[in-house]
Amino acid sequence: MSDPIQKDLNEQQAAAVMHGRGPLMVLAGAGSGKTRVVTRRIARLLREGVRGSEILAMTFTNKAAGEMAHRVQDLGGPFVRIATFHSACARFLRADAALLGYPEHFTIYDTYDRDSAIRSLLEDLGLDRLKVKPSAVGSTISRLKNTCMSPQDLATGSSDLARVVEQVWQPYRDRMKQLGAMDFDDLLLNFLKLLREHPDTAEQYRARFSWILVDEFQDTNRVQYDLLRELAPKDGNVCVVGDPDQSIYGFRGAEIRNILDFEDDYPGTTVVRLEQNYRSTAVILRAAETVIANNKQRKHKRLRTDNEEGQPLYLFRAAGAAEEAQTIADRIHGLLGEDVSLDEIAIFYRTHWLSRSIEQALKDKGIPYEILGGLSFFERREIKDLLAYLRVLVNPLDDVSMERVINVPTRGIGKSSVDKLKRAGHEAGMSLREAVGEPSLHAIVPPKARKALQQLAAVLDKAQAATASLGAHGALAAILEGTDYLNHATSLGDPEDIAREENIQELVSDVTAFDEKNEEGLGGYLQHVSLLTSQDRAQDDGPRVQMMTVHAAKGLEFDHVFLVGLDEGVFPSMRSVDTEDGIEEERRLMYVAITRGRRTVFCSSAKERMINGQTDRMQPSRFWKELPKDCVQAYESKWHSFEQEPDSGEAWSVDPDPGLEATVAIQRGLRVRHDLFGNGVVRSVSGRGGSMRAVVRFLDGVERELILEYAGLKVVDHGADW
DNA sequence: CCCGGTAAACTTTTT
DNA sequence: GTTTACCGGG
Repeated sequence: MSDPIQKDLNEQQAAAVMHGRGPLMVLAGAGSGKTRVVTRRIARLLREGVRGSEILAMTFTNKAAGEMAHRVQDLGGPFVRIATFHSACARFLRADAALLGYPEHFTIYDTYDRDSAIRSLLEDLGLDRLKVKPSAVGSTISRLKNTCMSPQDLATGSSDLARVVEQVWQPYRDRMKQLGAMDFDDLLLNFLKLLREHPDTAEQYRARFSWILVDEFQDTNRVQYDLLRELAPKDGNVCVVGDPDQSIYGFRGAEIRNILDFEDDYPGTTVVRLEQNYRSTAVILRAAETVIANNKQRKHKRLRTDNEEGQPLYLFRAAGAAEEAQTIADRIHGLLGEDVSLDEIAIFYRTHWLSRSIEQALKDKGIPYEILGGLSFFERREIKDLLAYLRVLVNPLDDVSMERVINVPTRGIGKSSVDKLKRAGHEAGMSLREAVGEPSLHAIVPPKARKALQQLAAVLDKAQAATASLGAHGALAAILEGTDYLNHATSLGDPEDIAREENIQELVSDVTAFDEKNEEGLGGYLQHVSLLTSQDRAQDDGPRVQMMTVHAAKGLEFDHVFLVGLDEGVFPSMRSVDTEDGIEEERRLMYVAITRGRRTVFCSSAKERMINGQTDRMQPSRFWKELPKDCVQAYESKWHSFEQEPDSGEAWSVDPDPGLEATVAIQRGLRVRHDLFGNGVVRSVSGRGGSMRAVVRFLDGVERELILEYAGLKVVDHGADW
């Protein structure tokens, strides 16, 4: 068959691709060609005359969305916009924001901004000083929103947190509206609200999107499900694709129920099961299936494969994290010798902090690697500062952003001045930005601050004018020039100066590139970047070993997979072991991790691990024991008599007194030696006793701040002339 | 108001 | 080990 759309499809895949009208649910097991089915189905619809604008396809990550759009084009289709739930809602909301009393260019707050807003709210309400953290309040509110609950549903009165949440709940909503801001959850909730309160508008959306497709359906939460029901009537042309065994986002409100009960909610649903795995060896698949079979809440599904048996899963139980890391680095080195490409190797872990020891081992062996996730480009301080300036230009109501930068770079407008100005502005019905631009309100602050405010207002006005005439990059240039921010961020005298300069340059290029490709201006740019995540910036520096959390690994596949930290209390995580549901979700995570591997899977655990500064004894994970015996084999480490790492604690635990002596002797100008970083010179010393620390400049030119008690510095000599 | 120093908390997982 | 928040002197 030469038709590219039907080429090489098995019977079930073809059924899903060719299905006509009416609800369709595709239960796609791991590695069963899900993406292929989705993209071909879209391509097929387009070929049969459906216009791209009639299709609403939603995924959970920008990466998945981009990949799908790309593959549809490869099949000869036109460009179709495939969006994440959040970006689709943001776009729709922008068009109809006025209906909800929001400005068109509302600001999207990330978790950090949200917590800033809550912190300021707690202060205003006099609820600070209770030791409730804004982030705890923020995440509780988020959880409630995602599950369509209200504070009354919390176990009432039992905790300070519950009480604070109850008191902040409504004020937070009011404040966000006043700020012209929405958090991630609001994007979904407010769009749902829009559809429900404006039936005519809802009808327009239903008429506009006659074909709806949702990927990773097992990860939808209640709000997303309700949105779908608003957009797609019971007999609508809605196609959902997912795998209940890969539902791993329960913590942010995802309900597997949505996929388990889809057939009940959409009567007459056609169900297609993709049960042929094309990805992994038979051994890997059998191991994964055996583990997941321990879950009780499952939809019946059984994966088959015609692939070869393959190598057993290697199990390695290390003495500690250092041995675990070095053994993995060692084995990767071996794989590279067998002509395996670096980017076909991936290392997965349950939490980010497990990556540290691995990172060190790879660095030592000179193996190139890349860590996905963690701090994203747009979460860096200097970038957030500049974006805050830009946000204020587009949305003058955004006090959180204005407050962030009103004294950055420091210009003599301290906290008390800001508070005064805020209050005065508030009484006059003005936002902070407006108060900054209102000279009559400046009298209440000291002369120095007054002058600074006038200058700041001038810079903002100038940047605003530049936005209109030159677009987003003009605005950024005006801010950079008016505030001297580049100089401020790159003269702190620490080693990050260079990185910050590069980041700012990159932001400039990014903004400029956006202006060249888009007509949406600064507002469009800000909305665009608000929804980007750390996964979305693919830097192409040649092939590298990929390191990421198991969550981030979903949807990806690699020839060789390393799964580290299979310790009870780490994976499954300590917080999950209390409940059956928690354990089942962790087990699904395990299933996701194993099924990423095409050829080999290597699992490791450690007998002891440093957690929160103290070394704990670890038991192997229960999932480790659930792996079938006939699929596993103990890994023979090359390290027959493993050499204890110098930094593994023995240096000072065996003989702490001499170490302490040495720390007392550390002083500025001394040449010292660190076990990991090598030789360096002490630049400054601070603190005393147990928290005494020193800034040391090492031979690689990097200055590091070290806690003397832990660092185990040794004095080399008195090379004073550095 | 700013900066340096000191102490404490911190580690799920993400749009 | 790292990062951030708070406190007190200049």
